[in-house]
Amino acid sequence: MQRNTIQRKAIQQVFDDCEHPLSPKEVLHKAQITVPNLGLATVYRTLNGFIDEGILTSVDVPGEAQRYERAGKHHHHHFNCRLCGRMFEMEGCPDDLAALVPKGFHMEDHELYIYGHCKQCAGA
Amino acid sequence: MQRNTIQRKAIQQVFDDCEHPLSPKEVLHKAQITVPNLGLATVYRTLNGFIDEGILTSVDVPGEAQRYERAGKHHHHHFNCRLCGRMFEMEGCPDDLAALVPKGFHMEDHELYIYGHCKQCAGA
DNA sequence: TTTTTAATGACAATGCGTTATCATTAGTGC
DNA sequence: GCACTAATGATAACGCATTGTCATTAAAAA
Repeated sequence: MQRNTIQRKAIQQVFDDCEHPLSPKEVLHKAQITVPNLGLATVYRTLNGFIDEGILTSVDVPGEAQRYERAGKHHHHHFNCRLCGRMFEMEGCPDDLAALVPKGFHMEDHELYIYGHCKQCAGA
Repeated sequence: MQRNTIQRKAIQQVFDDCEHPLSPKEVLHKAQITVPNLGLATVYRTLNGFIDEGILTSVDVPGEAQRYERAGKHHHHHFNCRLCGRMFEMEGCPDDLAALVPKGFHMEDHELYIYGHCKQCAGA
């Protein structure tokens, strides 16, 4: 039987309040605001549970640890700010990807990462 | 003083003979054909040396270990085969990337990964 | 409220990529 | 060929993210 613990609710809330992908440690720190003695193991257990339930999906970032975000969002890609390290979402995706795929190859998925400066950092 | 050892030459040769990015282990196995008792530590040392000399660049793959390829190549992206795990190069890149970047954001770089089945795996 | 047992928290343990150590080997200049 | 010393190979050690262990806690059912 699935129990609705305060830890589980707190972690759920973190993702409801946040639009961008979070690392397990970010989740831990944000959830610890409401559940101070939350443990990292619980975060991992809960994240994996949410993945299995289809509530979350994982985001693989090149050269970084796994991040997580709410599942079922519209197809999107990520913008990584080199100055503040935050990750933002971008709507849509390039429409001429198929043209890049070599003949005979079969494309299933794609991931696109854009790096640069976010609005706040670029505008300073 | 820099010494031109057979290990170094073998590793150099591996990259000269290979068009796609290689993981340290792949480098080890390929170089061991010519230098059978080559050690993994030497591969890492040599890879880092080549990076410093500008002979190689590293390729960050989401969720995988670092790979390496010859530096100074034409701009390209990578295709990752989900069946055999090999990585291939694709010429060119999407030309409407700037349209995705949110207003006020500044784009510096981008990385694109396409996942699927390579020619051999898809054709079987 | 009491019982049951899933979930938690603290921390040990694992896995994997990478780096450090150090005695030994082998380029390089003489 | 010889001396010098950078590079090697074997392996231990490290860093880090992630998972396992287990006594304890607290949801949920009775």
